[in-house]
Amino acid sequence: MTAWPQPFDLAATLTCGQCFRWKRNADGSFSGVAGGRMLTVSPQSPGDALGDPFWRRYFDLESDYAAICAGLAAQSPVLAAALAETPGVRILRQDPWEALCTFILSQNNNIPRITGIVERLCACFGDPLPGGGRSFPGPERLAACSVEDLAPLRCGFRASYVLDAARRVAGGLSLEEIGRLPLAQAREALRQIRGVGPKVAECALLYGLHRLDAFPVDVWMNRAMASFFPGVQPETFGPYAGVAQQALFVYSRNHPDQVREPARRAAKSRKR
DNA sequence: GTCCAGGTTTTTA
DNA sequence: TAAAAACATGGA
Repeated sequence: MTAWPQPFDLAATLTCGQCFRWKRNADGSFSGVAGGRMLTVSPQSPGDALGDPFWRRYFDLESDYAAICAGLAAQSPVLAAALAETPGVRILRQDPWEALCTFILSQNNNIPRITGIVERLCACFGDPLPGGGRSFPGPERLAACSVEDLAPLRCGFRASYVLDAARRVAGGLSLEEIGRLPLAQAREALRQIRGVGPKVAECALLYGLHRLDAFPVDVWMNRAMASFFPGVQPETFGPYAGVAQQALFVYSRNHPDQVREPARRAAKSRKR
């Protein structure tokens, strides 16, 4: 069995909300598809599969998370506690298009349903793979679709957003080039896509383009920041803010009692 | 029936 | 300019 770098927690990495194409099998192993490859890997002995250079890169095993996390933990006791809770969570190097597309689908949605939509997306439009499963459909494939074609996904109003993104990327918009821009410019470029706001742009940068300085803020992060870092700007976390974000996201969801309740909406007045 | 979900866009005040 | 409503869908 091949050794793998520590810290690395396969299960936590795959279930922390950064990806939507991995499933836990009955025996505890995980199966998923990335880069047109199907993989089944066990948390007990990930080394068997992770000798492959593609998967080592995908799981970001070449980066020194011990150093990154030590630097973050030194900044704040709260960060230290959050990082200690799930040591070994890595920021996957997902395909840029897949990350953009899946996080467009994530908006105002919950993780189990997002997973289901992505599953149907791949079942309907992905290519069959040798080891079973299907690839994530490329932008060219989806650019050829209409909103009606996407009806089986049951992704609601997000269908037109996915199509706008697909058409732009298929038409030559380079996500890789956006990933090399200064953060502010990269955000602005991504937000030209319909359905891509601050949160989705940040997720595309962090999870698809491996910009570890990106810092997605969703409802859970809003609670975490308000509770633990009132008034603090995410930029102060530094070049690895995204790693801090992932730890705080997991911590917040694991301890809903410790984060402030979301603001209650005022009584609503009817709707048609 | 109501609320919520890893939000964004559109409308209204 | 800022706040509220609308947007589809499905589970709790």
